[in-house]
Amino acid sequence: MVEDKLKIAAKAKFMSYLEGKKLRKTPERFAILDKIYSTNDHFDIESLYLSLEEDSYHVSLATVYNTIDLLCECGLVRKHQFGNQQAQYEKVGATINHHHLICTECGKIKEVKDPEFLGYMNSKKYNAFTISYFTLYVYGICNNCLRKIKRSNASDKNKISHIK
Amino acid sequence: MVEDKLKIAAKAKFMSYLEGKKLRKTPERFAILDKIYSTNDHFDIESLYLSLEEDSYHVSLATVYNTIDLLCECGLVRKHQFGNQQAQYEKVGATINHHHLICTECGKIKEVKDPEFLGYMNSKKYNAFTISYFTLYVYGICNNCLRKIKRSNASDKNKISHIK
DNA sequence: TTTACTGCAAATATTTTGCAATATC
DNA sequence: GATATTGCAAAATATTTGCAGTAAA
Repeated sequence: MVEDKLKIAAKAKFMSYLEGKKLRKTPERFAILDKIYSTNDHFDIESLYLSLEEDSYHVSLATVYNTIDLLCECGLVRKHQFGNQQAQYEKVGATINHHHLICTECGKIKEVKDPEFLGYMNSKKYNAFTISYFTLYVYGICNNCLRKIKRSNASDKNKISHIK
Repeated sequence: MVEDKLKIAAKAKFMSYLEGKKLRKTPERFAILDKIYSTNDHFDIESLYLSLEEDSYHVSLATVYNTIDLLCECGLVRKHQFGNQQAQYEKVGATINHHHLICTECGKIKEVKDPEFLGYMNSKKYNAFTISYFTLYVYGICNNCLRKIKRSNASDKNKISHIK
């Protein structure tokens, strides 16, 4: 399975990162990495914590925060803050070349693959700055919400024309 | 002055937004808008609040939060969450076509104008989604930090070769 | 006059920190 | 055995909420 290969590669990368920094390879750290690389969705700390609890694997919240930081630092996990309070995370893997469509009405986030964009960005250079990665957030209104808005506008108009 | 024109236009837009939504035109709301459109930098709620206090203009934090929300909704202010806890904001104005270079070492944020990018993005369409705007965050390492890292790597090497 | 808005303080939510116990190296 | 890491609880931080008083329409 492609999934498994990715996970194995991630573990290897994490391992050599920890070794390089002379940090310890605790079971908690690898359990968290494993969990993250077993799902495809965005997640927040709370839901990651709960999903580990569901597997009867207990780690403290502090450890989840600590481990996520390490994973972000070594490039295995990406942090997002889409506008709400809690940070969202996602594994860095096959879907590296995608951006996020964020509906400003309902807050839903949709991922969109766009390999062309990656090519476009790779040609870019910035003064006095070495790029490691980038994230594009596209804000707008999803069709679902657009329909709702149109409907409510229409009924507003009816109301007004009635009053007049 | 270009600056003043932008501010006047912003006030007019806010006014008609408030009227359209049947919200009240309170002095607090316009004082906050005025303050925001008098500066060019990113800011957070706390610093906006303090900068109003410095002018001996007191508004409660709750009102600042409330007003910023309105300004975001009507497209006069943009909210960013660059990875730290508190949200950053910026006025939407002349510099609409820029992105943000974020140094993952020191956290400093640099704005970069890139009109070409705007053109590229305007040609983009996404399924079942109506774009209102987008933000590109470019993460990497600024030259300042790069130099520091290189220096410390070099001294690490020296240390090791000494020990050996 | 009506009721939306403000200010304040308390509540909530998220993340960070201190410290004793534990487990890795 | 030395010390980095964990878990827990408390602290810190950022934002939201409830409510009584005030002011815009």
